[in-house]
Amino acid sequence: MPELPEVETVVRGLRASLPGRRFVSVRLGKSDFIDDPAALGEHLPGRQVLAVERIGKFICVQLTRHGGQALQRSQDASAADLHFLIHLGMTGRLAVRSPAEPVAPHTHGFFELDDGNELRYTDIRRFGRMLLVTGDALPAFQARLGADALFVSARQFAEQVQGRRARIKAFLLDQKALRGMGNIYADESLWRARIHPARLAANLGADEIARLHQAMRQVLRAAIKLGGSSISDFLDAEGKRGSYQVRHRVYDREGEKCFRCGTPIERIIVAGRSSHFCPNCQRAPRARKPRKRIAARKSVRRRSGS
DNA sequence: CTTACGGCCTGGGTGC
DNA sequence: TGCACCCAGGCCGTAA
Repeated sequence: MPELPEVETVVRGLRASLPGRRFVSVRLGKSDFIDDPAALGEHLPGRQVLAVERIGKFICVQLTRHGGQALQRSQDASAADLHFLIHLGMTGRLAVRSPAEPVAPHTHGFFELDDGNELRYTDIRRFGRMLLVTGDALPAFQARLGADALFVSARQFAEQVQGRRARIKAFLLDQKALRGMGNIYADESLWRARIHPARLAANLGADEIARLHQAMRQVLRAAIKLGGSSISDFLDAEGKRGSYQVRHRVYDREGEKCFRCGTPIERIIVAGRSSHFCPNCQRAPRARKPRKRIAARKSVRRRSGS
């Protein structure tokens, strides 16, 4: 599932082929995950890609209708008058392909480019999102998200954490507080910092917050270096798998030994998400409402209204 | 106001 | 072999 390192990997891949290209046409299959499907066909063709950036877990394709002159050094994002934002959800893939190549199942978007290739969007579950944001509206869009997890300063991170009464895991996953983190890297960062996921953010000591900040940045940087984690079927813009999953210390390791102390890794639900941790290295907060352990066998669930 | 939680979307994998 | 169900991330409505 694409989180910050996976999205960064895709963005870097797209930078190899998209900047300078111009969209020619748009073809969509299922489009129920797109805010305004018609707008894509209406506004993308004719526009040129200035740059590809990452905004949290969004891929941001910066576009201009005034080609050529604006494109020498494309760092000038202010020249973009339109931003094509893509969120990969859980199973989204974005890649530049030749039209001659076979089309992967569940490919719902074909964005024809002026060099004869096409940008393809594939998404099995369609939990992804696509939207267009004008240059004017981009600051407001960014303002709804917190600081980027990769670049947030130690000081800003500490201020945010200390002001939160929610559990630290919930804080890490809250895109309005911190953008880019997801379940895998939240668990990995907490294990490295030796902090239990259910601890209340405001109760963390300064040393713990500093450890978490450092752990988070180390984990993210290492994952980017390895092209992200391919635990389900993440593929980068060239269709290659990442390899950070072999470095996971807790994620999806329930019952396996902690790499630090050998204690079996446990899994509980925190903030509505599976949370993996070492009960020895990451001590539970005292005297909170006990969290139910997840039973090994399936739990009974019934639908409402029955 | 902030936080917590259940439900919803979808379909591949799993376990019976 | 079939099939019910679990689960994932983000978002939204509702409740405290």
